[in-house]
This record gives sequence, C-alpha cells and structure tokens, in this order.
Amino acid sequence: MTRAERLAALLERLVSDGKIDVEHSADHFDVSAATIRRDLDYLAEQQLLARTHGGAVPNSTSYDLPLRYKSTSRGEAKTRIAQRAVEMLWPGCTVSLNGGTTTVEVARAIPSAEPLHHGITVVTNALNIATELTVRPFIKIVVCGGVARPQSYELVGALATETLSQLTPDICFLGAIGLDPEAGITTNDEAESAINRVMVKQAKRTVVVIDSSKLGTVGFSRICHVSEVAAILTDSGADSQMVATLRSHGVEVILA
Amino acid sequence: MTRAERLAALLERLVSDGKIDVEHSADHFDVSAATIRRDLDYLAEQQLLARTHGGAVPNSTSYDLPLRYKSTSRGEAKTRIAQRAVEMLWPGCTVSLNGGTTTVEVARAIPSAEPLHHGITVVTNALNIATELTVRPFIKIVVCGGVARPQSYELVGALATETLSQLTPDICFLGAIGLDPEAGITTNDEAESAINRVMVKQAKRTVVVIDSSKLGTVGFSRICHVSEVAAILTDSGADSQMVATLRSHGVEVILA
DNA sequence: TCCCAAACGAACAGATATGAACATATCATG
DNA sequence: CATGATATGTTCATATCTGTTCGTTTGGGA
Repeated sequence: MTRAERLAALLERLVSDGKIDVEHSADHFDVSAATIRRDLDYLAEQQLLARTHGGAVPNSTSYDLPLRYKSTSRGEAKTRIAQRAVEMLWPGCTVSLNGGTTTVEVARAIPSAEPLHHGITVVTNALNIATELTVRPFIKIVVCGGVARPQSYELVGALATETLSQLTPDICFLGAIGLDPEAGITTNDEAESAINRVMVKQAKRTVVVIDSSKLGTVGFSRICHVSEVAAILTDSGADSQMVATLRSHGVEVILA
Repeated sequence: MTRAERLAALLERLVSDGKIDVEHSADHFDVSAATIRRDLDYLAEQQLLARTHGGAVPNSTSYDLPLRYKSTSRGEAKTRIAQRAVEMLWPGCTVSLNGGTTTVEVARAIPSAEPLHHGITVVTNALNIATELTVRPFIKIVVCGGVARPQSYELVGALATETLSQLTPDICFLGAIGLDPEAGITTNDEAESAINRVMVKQAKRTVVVIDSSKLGTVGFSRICHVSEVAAILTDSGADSQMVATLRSHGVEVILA
C-alpha cells in the first residue's frame, strides 16, 4: 500500500466512522503509530480533518469534500513545481492563480500555518481553488465574477474580465495546456485564454507553472507569447534543447 | 468514548435538552465531574455555550454551531422546502441563491436532466453552491466576485455588491438564520446581510426558504423586513400562530 | 442576614499521546 | 551500482488528559 492510498483510505475511514483512532489505524494498515500521526498531521495541514489526541475527527467542512484527495498524473512533478512556486511568496503579498491541475497544487502548497506566509491574498478565477482555500486560516481569498466553465471550474466572460481588471496582484502563477517558443502559451478554450490574458496583463510579474510534458505542446487558443512572462517554472524532466531555446528567447527558465 | 465524541455529545445534549447538568453528564458518560467541567470550560472558551453553576446553557450564538455538531434532523424539512422551491422555476428562468444549508438543498434539487428545467441560469455568491452546480449539464452558473467568508463560503464585499448590481434575476431564493415579524429576516454577519440585501433588491421576486425552527429567531444583522419579500417558503412544522401573524403582515406563506 | 450543601478551581499524580531526533528502508534516477 | 530523496520505524523527553483531593466560592433556604 502506498502512502497516497493510505491517505485516501484514512479519509474514507473518517467519513464512514466519523473519527480516526491512531493506534487502531496503525494496526489496521500495519504501519507504526508515528506514520499514522504524520499522515493525520499532513491531512490536517490541508484542512481535510482536525487532529485530536489519539486520532482525528472531520472538520466542519470536510463532509462535502471527501474525495478531494485524488492523485493526479505526474503528481510528483507538479508537487515539486508547486513547492518551488510558493518559495517565491512573501508575507502580505498578493498572488493570482488561474485554473488547472498545476495551479491547484500551488494553492495547496501555500502553507497557511507558517507565519512566513501569513497575510497572503489569493486572487483566482477558479472555483475549485477558491473553495479549497476558503477554509484555510490566514489567507484572504478574492474571487472574480463570471460564468463557470464545467470542464475547468474557471470563471470566464465579461464579468470576470471586468473584476480582474480592477486588481493588480504582485505575482501571477499561470497554468496552461501547452507552451511552445513559437506558438506561445496556450489553452483549449478561447474564453479561458481571454480571461487568463487579463490576469497576465494585470499582474506585476507572471510565472508560468507547467510540467515538462507540456513543453512543445500547442493548444487551441493563445494566452500570450513566452516573451510576455517573467519566468517559466517547470520540472527537471524538461528537454534541455527546449530549455535552451526558451532561454535564448530571453525568458528565465526555472527547473524544480 | 473519546474526548472529541464526548464534546460533540455534550453539544447535542445541549441542543436537545436546552441545558447540561455536570453531575448527570458525568454519570452518563462515565467520567468524573472534573472532566465534564473541563469540557464545558473548553466549549465555553470557544463560545459554543455559556457556563452556569452546575452545568451549561446555550449562548446567543449557539445556532452558529460548527456543522459537525449540528443535528441533521431538519434535513427532510429542508428537502421538502427545496423541492417545492424548484417547482416555481421554468425553462430559461434566472434564479439567484445566497449561501446557507437550505439554499444548498435548493441548488441540489434543481433537476438538470428534465427538459422542463433546461436553460436555467443560477446566480450565486456561495462558492460551495457554484462548485457543486458547475458540473451539472444544462445549467448556466454565474458567480459574483468578492472576498470569501470561511464560515459560510459566501462572497462578500464591494466587488460582490458591484457585480450583483448588474444582474436582475427573475427570482431569488433567500436563506437566513432567522425570520421574525418584527426583527425581519436576519443573518449573523453584517457583510453577508449587506450582499444578501443587494440580492433581494435586484431580484424581481424574492422567496425566503427557511425551516420552521428558525421562525421567530433573530440573528445579528438584518437583511430586510418581511414586507420586502414576495413569499416565505417553510415546512409544515411551522407554528400556526406565527404563520397567521406573518400573513397578517401581507406576506404569502407557503408550507411544504 | 446567616448557614450549609453543592459546586468550583487549583494542585497533584498516573496513564497515554505526542513531537523531535535519529536510524533504517525504499525508491527513483543517473 | 552509487546516490540522494522520501518514507518509515524507534526511542525518549515532553505535553495532554483524566481522576483525586482539598480548600474556597456560590446560591438557596432558614
């Protein structure tokens, strides 16, 4: 049994039993109590449950979100990218996130417990990110208006453009479907690319967060050219030729 | 029995009995009176109840108990209210929903499969409702901007007011903490009541959806007077005296 | 007002849970 | 195969929970 499976099983147990007992779970999963405690601490950090002495109980919001813990493809690469991304933040900064699996990981990686990251304001047009971060303490979450797109949970349209145009975050982490030196940064929906373009334009600094498998990929609608962003943050699996090409275009490339 | 379970049970006992007796509870849970006292002190510290000599009583905010402590006993009443509410909709109509457990039920009750309810547009300031409805086919979901409130998932603030002021839905289903002929329709947060007031003002017709246990209850901040809404939709458990009083104020009362 | 039983808070002690530190094992990667 | 990173187990000092005791306070009745 992998760690991810155990975490998911713990959450299922929490939902079905209403509580988790450390000793009993350690016995059931055949691991030490220390491991279960570390698991529970990790889940508590993400507000998926509340620790108690001897175990854990559901927190006030976890009823609606039992299956939030899903492992994604290339999950470990995205996690590394996300951890590198949050290192760029500072107390009191404002950060914008668009929709996408990588930006969700960035949102999850924002450590609300550490004083180092207190007072961060997150602006987003992604409903799932907003819902997840709402329960986090010490994070102010601002949502733009708009019409929700079923596939990506992103808010798009005139309302979204209008509200985002009023805000100027310090840094924008931009997720995308593809990134190519020629075709630029692309997504699959023209409404999404339109609102994402506004986010890039408004932010003082934009960092593209994208796993290496998407480098060289071209989606339907362009958000912007690579020269319009400050940096590209990807994982170490990136093709070195591609990295060199991007750097020759004057874009900073960070490998996590 | 764990400490967490005992705390939850104490709060449930408080809700059902209206008070807690230290000695009796110590006997019932098979712990010492000192433990019960410490439990009650802990809960009082969190403003979940008020200590008395020999026990505890609900405090003024105990209806704001965290979700995990709330009894689900009124679930079927809310379901009936929700089903009656969606009967008021028609194909192509626009409906606004604020946050709250009852409005969530209304959102869930909107049948996206039936052609009868095709093309419905839902406007909401509640993130959880928006997230849940986003995956439904044939429903267009519009979200206002704003800052997210952790307790209720509602978007509030200037951005929310601004965006909602641009929209005029056909009907608004309004959830609330309390409804009283004199004190009006109330909630516990002034920022929420402000944005809810805008929703009432913008909608062509407002229907309050509220379970009968909240009739006569008064929260901290008024959304509007009962005369400002078109109808009150509650369950058949409503006190007949209260219903008569409300009707004498010229408000339509619907019992589901 | 006075009195007293019940309730309370503080202090202590035993049992259990916890966190930190370190050691070991597993795994992906070059 | 070597290496670094991550996950897990073990140990021990510390923290938390609970029950008990005891002196003090509270609230109601004479």
